[in-house]
Amino acid sequence: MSVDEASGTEVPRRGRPPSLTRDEIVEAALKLTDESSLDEVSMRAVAGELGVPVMTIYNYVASKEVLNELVVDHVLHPVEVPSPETGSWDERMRALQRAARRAMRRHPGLSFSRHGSGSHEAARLAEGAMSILREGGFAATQAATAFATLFTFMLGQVELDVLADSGAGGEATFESVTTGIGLNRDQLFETGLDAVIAGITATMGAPTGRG
Amino acid sequence: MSVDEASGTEVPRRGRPPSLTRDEIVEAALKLTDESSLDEVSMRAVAGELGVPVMTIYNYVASKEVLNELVVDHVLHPVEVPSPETGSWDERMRALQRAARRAMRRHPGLSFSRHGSGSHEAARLAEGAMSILREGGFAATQAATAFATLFTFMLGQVELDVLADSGAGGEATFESVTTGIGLNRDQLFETGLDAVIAGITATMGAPTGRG
DNA sequence: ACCTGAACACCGTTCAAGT
DNA sequence: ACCTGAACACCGTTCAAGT
Repeated sequence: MSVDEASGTEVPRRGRPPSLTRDEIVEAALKLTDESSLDEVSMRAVAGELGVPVMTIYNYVASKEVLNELVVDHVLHPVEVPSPETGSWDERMRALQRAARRAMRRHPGLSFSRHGSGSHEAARLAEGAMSILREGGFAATQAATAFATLFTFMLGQVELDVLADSGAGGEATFESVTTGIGLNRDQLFETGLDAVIAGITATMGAPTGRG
Repeated sequence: MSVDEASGTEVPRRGRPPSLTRDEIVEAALKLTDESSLDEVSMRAVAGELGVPVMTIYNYVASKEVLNELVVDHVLHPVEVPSPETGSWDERMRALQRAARRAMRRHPGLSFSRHGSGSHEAARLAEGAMSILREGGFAATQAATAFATLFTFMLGQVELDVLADSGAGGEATFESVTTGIGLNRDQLFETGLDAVIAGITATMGAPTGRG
């Protein structure tokens, strides 16, 4: 029943038609991720979710590692890089960071640094951040340095969200120190981001006004 | 041959004396970690390194997860919180961040956010950082917010080091953007830390001078 | 007290045989 | 082309039996 999209006529294909799509597999993996964490999602569980034998998955996805990256790509895909007309470089950067964090935060079982190191969508956002800085008037070296600082902050923030959401380290590390302070994680993110952007502006010679 | 440390006389013990110590186990795990990564180190491999059957390890360490935390504790143990006499709050904070990063960076197979969420040593350093801020004159809320920002930066930096060292994501995310810039990772860390501290000073009302 | 072989309930993935 | 059962080489951990 395959239909050629250009001609609209049926096109003969050899062998069986696909019974699944990559997207179905990714969405099944993401659903299971939200019930625990991506590391704990097994290929067998994904297959079970879709009602197929494990090995069927391997017709669509080369390995668990590739599946991990596809899941991160899927989550990051809707995040948009704010266009130049939307404001000054720091406003655009704030919007980008907020959007990326929000996307990741919806899926606490996902760790960017664990699963997304090869993500194409992450690369797209990184390039978007660089564009924002360059269009904001940063010279190449300053832009790269500023990017590294912002990326570091973002990465740490997402990891921290995961740590906090998992309930681990509650007694030990972070929560013990910030508990009792009347700030939630979103406020801490905004205040921290303000500080980082102010620091970049002060130390890396950012121009003022819109880019 | 057990000797009571107080009396100096021999003390009878029941059953077999220990054939291992926790420290030997942790060091074996760390050695194997440096050859790949802690996640890839199996309990069987640790036992093999020590020349004992797997199950012997479980007489000393309750689980792999506990072993992971002990390894992080071991690595963080030598990191000192700079005393008040060593300088102003920002100098002390820089020294602490540098020392902690250096310790983690010696063992790229280790991820703080993956393995150290329950680390007591990490908690000690977090408390040290809070003390530095409080002694530097930050009010409680400001200190907690500043701490969260610095901790986030640090966490991201360590994750970034791991990403960069693993060679993963080289094409995709970070390296592509900062490659070709004449800055190495240590310089990026220092410059980023400068920016974060400047930003905290500017936005969170840090006093000047030594604490 | 401490040691340890056998076994359990899992993994990701290869391979070969099916249609 | 796509599907899939069986098997391989692993895991962490429980349990029971040893000294």
